Amino acid sequence: MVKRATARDVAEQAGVSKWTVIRAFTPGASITETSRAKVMAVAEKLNYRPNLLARSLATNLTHQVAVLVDDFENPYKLSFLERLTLELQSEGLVAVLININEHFDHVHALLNADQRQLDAVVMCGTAFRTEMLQDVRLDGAAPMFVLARDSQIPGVPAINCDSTLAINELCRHLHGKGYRRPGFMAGAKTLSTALGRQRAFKAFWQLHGIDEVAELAAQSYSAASGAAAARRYLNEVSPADRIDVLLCENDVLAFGAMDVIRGEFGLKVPADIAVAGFDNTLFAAAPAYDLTTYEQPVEAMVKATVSMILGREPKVSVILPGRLVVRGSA
Amino acid sequence: MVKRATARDVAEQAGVSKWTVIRAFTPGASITETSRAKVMAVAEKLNYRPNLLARSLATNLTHQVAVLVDDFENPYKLSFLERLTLELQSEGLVAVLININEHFDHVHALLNADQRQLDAVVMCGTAFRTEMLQDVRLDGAAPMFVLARDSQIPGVPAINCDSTLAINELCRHLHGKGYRRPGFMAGAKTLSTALGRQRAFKAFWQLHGIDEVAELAAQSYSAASGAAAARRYLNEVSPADRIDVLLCENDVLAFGAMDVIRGEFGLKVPADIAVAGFDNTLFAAAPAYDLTTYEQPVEAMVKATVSMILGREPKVSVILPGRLVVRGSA
DNA sequence: TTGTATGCGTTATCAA
DNA sequence: TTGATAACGCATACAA
Repeated sequence: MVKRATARDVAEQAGVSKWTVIRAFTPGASITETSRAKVMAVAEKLNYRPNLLARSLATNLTHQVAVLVDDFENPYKLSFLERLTLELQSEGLVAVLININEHFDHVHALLNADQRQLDAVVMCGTAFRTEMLQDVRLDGAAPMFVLARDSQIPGVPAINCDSTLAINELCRHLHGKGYRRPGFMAGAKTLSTALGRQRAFKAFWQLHGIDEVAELAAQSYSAASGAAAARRYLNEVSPADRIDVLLCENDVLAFGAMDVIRGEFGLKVPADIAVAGFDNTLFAAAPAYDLTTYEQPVEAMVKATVSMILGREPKVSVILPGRLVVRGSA
Repeated sequence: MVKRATARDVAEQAGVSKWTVIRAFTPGASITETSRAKVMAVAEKLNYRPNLLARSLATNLTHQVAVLVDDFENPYKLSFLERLTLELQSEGLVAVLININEHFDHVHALLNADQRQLDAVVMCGTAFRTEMLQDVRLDGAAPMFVLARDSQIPGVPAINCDSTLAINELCRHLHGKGYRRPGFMAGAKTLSTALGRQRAFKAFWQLHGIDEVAELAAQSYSAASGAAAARRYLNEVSPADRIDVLLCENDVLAFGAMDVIRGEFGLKVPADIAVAGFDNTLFAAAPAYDLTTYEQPVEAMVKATVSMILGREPKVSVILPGRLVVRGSA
């Protein structure tokens, strides 16, 4: 194994001090063109490149950002991951991907990110409970950000889609289509985002003179849970009393619900029950589902997050408007 | 902003030298229990945790692994990402996720990983051309691994699914079901993996006395490409001459193909044309597709990769058997 | 077992 | 503009 060349190696061969070598690689440093050229020639020859690790130790900046993800089953996380890595890389940063699970929780991740001196922590749609933070002491720790979820943590900005606006736009569309017996399928009950959406949903219909809103509760944000919740509802409620439109908190839930509505109960979407989702994931556009849904402003959200990380924008919570995507399912 | 406590801070308060502090945090170091306890108490009080960055500089080990991904649209990459991060984390390693795209190619990524002193580089299913490596000089660089793809790079082990075996198992199943007019849909023509699969497909049917094999070429590995390829084929070939079974190189291609077969041509799957895929992605199990496919041994592949990274296994290419998943589509 | 000196490869600061 | 000294926080090797 060949050792990597260091600034000192270059300095020796170039006949200058190692600090001159450093300067040659420091944009805007005061150095003569002759020196720089001499250094660069030797550097090229020795294949020298600055050691970013050593630089980080000296500057207290790793240019690495922890990205916490806890549910890889949700395809919409992929779009966030893609945009986020892209945006970070274009700014010279890099994402350290941390998988949150039973064996490795948020506290683990935060401590780890702290010990590795990462510059920032982005919780990418992770289910986070404020209590988890109580026993952790992050003194000079990196700034945290909650992406695609509301933050209940004081001092931690949330960058989120305006879900109230979203729900209202969705509902206005559904109401305009003539649906009058609405149902809402929520995923995890505990999350504030979920509660907010459900509240906004009920408020809309109430405002339009409809007090009866069916609530289907799924256990989690998976197609199977969505299917189970739909199955339970359709079994319990007589056909005459059924909803005529179902808004799911999530595309994936909607897929599961549609599978059951059509496949197990032989009902038509949207004729018998219209279905709408949230996220506009890849498969929402597939003819098999053709799902009416709401798209989160992924790019804007990610850009906002990265701007805050870089300190270009104040670190405050931001709510951005998304986009209604009308398709055949509702 | 509070400064983080260092070993020296702890040493001063504990009345020992900083090396004793280091020892307290070094498993198996020779230190008395009293010293360790004293150190730990102060450490706890000061909230001291070793700076992994400084440790890395001293040990030449970052415990970070670059994971290169170039196509976030393919859901099966998610399963690899999930398993890989999981496995790495359980070994004290962490994944640095690098998004390969037009603005940030493999060479960029490799240089970046090198400068950051990452311990290993895993190319996770990325489309890589050997020529790209020609002008890069990675002297003391980290070992590279190609996951879920064949490696044409000398000295770079590939950890892959046995696609010949896979194709044979799939074909045996299809043949057993009675299909005799087979078609194969390939994604990118340039990839060796793709060529290998197609060759194995043709070889199987030839061996069973069938020389006529339709070849549908998709432009890329997306549902839209799969749809376009299927559309082109169905438009060109008269109903009497049509294939009765289509094996797609990829689940996503299969989804696109099914959408067109059923939605645009009103044909039944599998009655008119059976369809099979490859990868067993999340949606393959969805009733809307119910796709017969082949599952890559993700966990085994990832474990093998991590073992090599850790030096527990010799760094050689490995081919692992997957699992046929029979569903309703074929 | 404990303390000391030295090194990892860079950056920051000051002097020349 | 250049060289030198110190510092970043820890690990290794050696001496006490």
